[in-house]
Amino acid sequence: MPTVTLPDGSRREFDQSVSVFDIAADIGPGLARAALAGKVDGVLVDTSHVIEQDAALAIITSRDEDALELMRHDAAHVMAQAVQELYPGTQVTIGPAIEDGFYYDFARDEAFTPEDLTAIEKRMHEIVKRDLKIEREVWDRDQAVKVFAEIGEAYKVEIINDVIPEGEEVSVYRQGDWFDVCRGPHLPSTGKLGKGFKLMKLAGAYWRGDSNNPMLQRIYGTAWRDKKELKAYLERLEEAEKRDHRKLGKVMDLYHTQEEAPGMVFWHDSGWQIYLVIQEYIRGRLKRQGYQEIHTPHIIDRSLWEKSGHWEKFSDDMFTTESENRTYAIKPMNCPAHIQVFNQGLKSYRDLPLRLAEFGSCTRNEPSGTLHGLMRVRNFVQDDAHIFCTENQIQDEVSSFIDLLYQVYADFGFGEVSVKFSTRPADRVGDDSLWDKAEAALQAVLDHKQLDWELQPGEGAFYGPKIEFNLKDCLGRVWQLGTIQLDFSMPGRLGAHYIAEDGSKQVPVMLHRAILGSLERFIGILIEHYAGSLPLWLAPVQAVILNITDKQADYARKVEESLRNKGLRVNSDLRNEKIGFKIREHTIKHVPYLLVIGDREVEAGTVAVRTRSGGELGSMPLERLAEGLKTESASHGRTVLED
RNA sequence: GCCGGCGUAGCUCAGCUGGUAGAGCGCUUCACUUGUAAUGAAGAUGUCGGGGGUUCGACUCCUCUCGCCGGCUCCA
Repeated sequence: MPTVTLPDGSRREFDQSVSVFDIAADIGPGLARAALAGKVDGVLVDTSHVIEQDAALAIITSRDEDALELMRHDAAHVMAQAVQELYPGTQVTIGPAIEDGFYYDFARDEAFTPEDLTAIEKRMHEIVKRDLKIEREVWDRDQAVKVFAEIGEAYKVEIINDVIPEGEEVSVYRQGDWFDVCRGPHLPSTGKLGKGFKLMKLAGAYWRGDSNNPMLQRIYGTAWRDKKELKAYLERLEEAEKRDHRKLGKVMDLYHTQEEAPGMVFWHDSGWQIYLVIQEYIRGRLKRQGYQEIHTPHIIDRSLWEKSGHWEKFSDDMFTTESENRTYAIKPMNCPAHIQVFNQGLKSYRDLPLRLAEFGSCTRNEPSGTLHGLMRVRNFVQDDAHIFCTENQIQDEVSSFIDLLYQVYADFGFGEVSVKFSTRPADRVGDDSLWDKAEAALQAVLDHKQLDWELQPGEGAFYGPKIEFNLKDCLGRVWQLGTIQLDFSMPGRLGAHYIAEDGSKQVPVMLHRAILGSLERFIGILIEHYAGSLPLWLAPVQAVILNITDKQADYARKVEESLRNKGLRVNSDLRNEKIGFKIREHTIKHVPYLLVIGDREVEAGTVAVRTRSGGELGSMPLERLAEGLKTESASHGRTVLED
């Protein structure tokens, strides 16, 4: 005799167990038609799910957020069915719902072609039209293994045997002739999926995410509640693509790459300006925090990397060079070099914490398939630093680093940062007791700071646990920016020590830390975040002076010189072109301010100011403009000239 | 590195089943001297990513290779 409580608080009593669908029908035929699933005491279930005891129930319709995940998962099933109908002999593996859509991994000798995607999508629409009833069945485990083995679905057999925990029931969902092992829940029928889906791309993916396993063919799709939502999503994607730093890098003439130097950047004047501004900014920040700035060699004998442990772990990814029977590695990271600087001269506990910073050039032979614009390159510069300290100083140092990091991010206009805490990996150096201590210390700071963080077990560096600070790009990809890593091992391995208060010789603790990560990647993220319209203080060209006719050329040159002398990055465009043409050109390049000079401005000793977003600020005297720009720049864009 | 796709002028791209290349923008020259997102005319664009092969003949077909793009794995 279950009593069911609905979201509005009303109760319904039934004299026997009832399905979610029955309850929906009891409420009204419209709801019965719209019902996609139920939520019983907070758990999503099929509409066929039978309620036997008192429960809270919400009927899920397409209006609910929860519906999307169901639909996406169903889209994956419908796709798998379509694929198996069209390409017999193809094995299905797994196909989950993901952000914005779904995918399914297939095992098939022949490669799918882009044309196949069209055919599959067409068949999916047919299956939706067939409106096949989706039914849940619970199978005996051995029976399930037997059936799937018989029809040649080796991957499904592996899933039943290895992935579904003993004791959990093996549920199979059937739609028409097609069935799949799946935990569910699912929609009541394929017709409920509607038309708001589209297959997006083909990709390779390793079985169970392990590169030792065979590679499967993954088909990605996107799925939404209706066609309108789908269209909106596709438009969003298009907009995001316009922000791509590789495109904007070209338009704004920031850098280029070429075949002869894969994964390396040729910075042009404009791009390098951004680079230098960022570097100067960080330099100033670190100075105020008591860091020393050093600079270490790019090429160091292999023996040092053997001692540090990097050679053993990363030699495949290191560039080397030979000379006079010695092998050198092109520096893939800075820490061993920084320890060499620390090791010069005998250190006292009074010297700690010692903070050594370097704009450290790193060169790593990243696998060819991983290179990506400025985001993943083979040669990059880290805003790197290593803090040598005592165990007692760890918390203070980590804590003030995190404060600094958030201040810096705020200056760059980044508010949303996700924090990840990564603990000991399987492949590591150092005793577990050290790891216990290191992990506890970092976690203590995180908790103390009351940061919202996510645990990544086993994702730490080989020498210590780390906190990572990540940002999402315009296409939803997550990139790592800052990091702080606690290292109890490397200083000892490389012979670092100091004399403690009691006269004993002690090994310092080392903190590896970076705020921006790689300057290259950071600039890529900045470009995408601002869609090219960098804040004034970062803009490579802050203003362009445009004359209307040749008559104003002399005055324009004077204005340019005067603004330059005030430390502003300005150019002039004195070409014999229409003013509209010049404005268009520099607007496309995202120059923050366009200064137009005609006869009126020459006469009044002013410039007419226009912003890249089309705002007309009218004419103003040079002095006032210069002052306004300086204020805007110094405030990191928090106050702008327009205000 | 692995799977799939792509590589044609400085850029964005077209080029059917093999007959040695085309558009727009940009560039050069000339005219125009212009008031807030494209003035007009004329001209030149090129080892069709690179090597090898098939063919009377290859941008087109085959093969190797390099790079780029989308994923996967990796990321000190």
